[in-house]
Amino acid sequence: MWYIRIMIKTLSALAEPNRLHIVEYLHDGPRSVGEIVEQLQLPQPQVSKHLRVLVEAGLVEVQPMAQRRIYRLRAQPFQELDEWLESFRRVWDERFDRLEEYLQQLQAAQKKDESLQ
Amino acid sequence: MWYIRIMIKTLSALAEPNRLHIVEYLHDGPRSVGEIVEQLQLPQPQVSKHLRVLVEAGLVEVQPMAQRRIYRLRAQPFQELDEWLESFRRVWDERFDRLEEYLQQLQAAQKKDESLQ
DNA sequence: TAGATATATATCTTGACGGATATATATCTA
DNA sequence: TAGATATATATCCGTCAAGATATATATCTA
Repeated sequence: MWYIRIMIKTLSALAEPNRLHIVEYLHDGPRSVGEIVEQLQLPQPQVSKHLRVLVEAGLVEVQPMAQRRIYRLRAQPFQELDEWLESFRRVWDERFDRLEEYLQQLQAAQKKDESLQ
Repeated sequence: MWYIRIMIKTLSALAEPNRLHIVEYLHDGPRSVGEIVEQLQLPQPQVSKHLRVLVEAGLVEVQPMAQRRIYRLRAQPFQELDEWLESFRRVWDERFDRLEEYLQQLQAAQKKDESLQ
């Protein structure tokens, strides 16, 4: 599946507490590295490292401004995640849990096995 | 934030290729461990291990059926993920990228600094 | 031009996690 | 009850990524 790699990139970038906090913080609007450091109370190199991962996953982008670097969210990966969830949403609507159906198929298959012996 | 831990659990459970494949496969309906093993072509203990992680994240649940264990998706974590994305959706609708606004604030702050000297 | 400021990069260490293998447990069936 | 079937658990190993620290780079300012 072509989109699996993209999803994994997005999901693993978000699945780290500090990075998720950064994303939540950037939700309010663009911020410089220094502001993120201040907000999260983390060593600056650690923040830069996490921001690099977020950039590579396409979740944020940078805009240089003198010595500062302004980071901001990109909509695309969130929209892709949203589209992926969409396929699940459709299934809830009808019937997410098709256990009964499955168990009946299982029993039918077993009877078939028995009759073949 | 109360929901951060939940989100991290969900995201890190999904952010592993084999587990994401399992979830995609279970999307079609409930399946036994053996069927998942067959589908993913992975060693059975590895599949059981991944399923355990998925159970602990609340993404799937088990239903014993003789020697077999039938796994199926649970809707809740997906819905929670959906709700989390909802807050981002709202921001895209108006203006996701408030860079101009931010830069103006930044310039205003700098002028203020200068005038204080 | 010499600091000062802001950020990135390089390097090392450590812990967690995925993969592999062997084995235990539970249930069915002959 | 003895295997056969289905799955879980235990253990070990190797890798990778996050944290910490030091340093490099770029830009501003006096």
